[in-house]
Amino acid sequence: MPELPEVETYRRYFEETCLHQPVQDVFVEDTKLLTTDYDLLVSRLRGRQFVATERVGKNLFVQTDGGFYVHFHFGMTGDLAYYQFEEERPRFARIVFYFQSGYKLAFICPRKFERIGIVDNVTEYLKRKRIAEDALAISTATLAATLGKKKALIKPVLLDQSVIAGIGNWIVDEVLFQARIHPERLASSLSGAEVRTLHEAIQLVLKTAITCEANYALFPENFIIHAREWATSPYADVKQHLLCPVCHQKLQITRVGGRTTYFCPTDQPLVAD
DNA sequence: GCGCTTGTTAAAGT
DNA sequence: AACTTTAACAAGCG
Repeated sequence: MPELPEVETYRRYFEETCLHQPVQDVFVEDTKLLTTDYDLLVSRLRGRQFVATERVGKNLFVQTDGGFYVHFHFGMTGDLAYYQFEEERPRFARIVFYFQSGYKLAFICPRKFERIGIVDNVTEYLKRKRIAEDALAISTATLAATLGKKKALIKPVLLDQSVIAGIGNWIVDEVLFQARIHPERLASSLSGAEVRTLHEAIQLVLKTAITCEANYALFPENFIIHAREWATSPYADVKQHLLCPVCHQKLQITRVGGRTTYFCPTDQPLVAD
């Protein structure tokens, strides 16, 4: 779930709550969640304040007054919660930052796929992890140049963080639907016009999602994402009636690149590559 | 209680 | 050799 819009929402939340107050201590339930040695993390953070935030793709970097950063990756289910009293502590708060003010920031990690660690140089980190330009910053020309070299299917290519950073499995289906491009098109087969349409769809979907603070229920009616909400509803038979919000034909639910994929075979035809 | 889900990456395949 | 594909990872939830 934490794709670019969620992480951007978390970034803003962090900025509104956690800046300019000294850290007193850090609780870590399981050191598997850390990419930095626990003792080092605590000794470097104690007494420090967070001063700024940066996001690239699904990665959040929080700058400290010591010049270094704390890197957050939210995995598949990560979340943040700022609170004052212990009884407000959310479930799965497996990492907690204790501020001297008495307030706390919980890094909620239900499935332990989340990660936190100290990063001294963000640029170096992004290069080492091969994280490409942020999906909101990448130019059409750069996207076109990269896609032109890719022999794989367009959906897995867009999910590849070394191609474009921030797109996850729900957003990619929405982007391809809005661009009317079949998820199994060969990336390199897209025409210039199609790449431009795709680029516009990426901007549209991400900006819409951020405006809605990643609350999918608030997305416009012509977004395909609502089908997922139906599909995960307790009414199993609803699955048989998932219709395209544009043409009202039956949607197709398959697997592409190993991930569950929703698309409209009518509006997103598989043209010959 | 089994199967599905999410993002990333190591390993396997071409 | 370099690119692409697949499976494993953890664990909650329906």
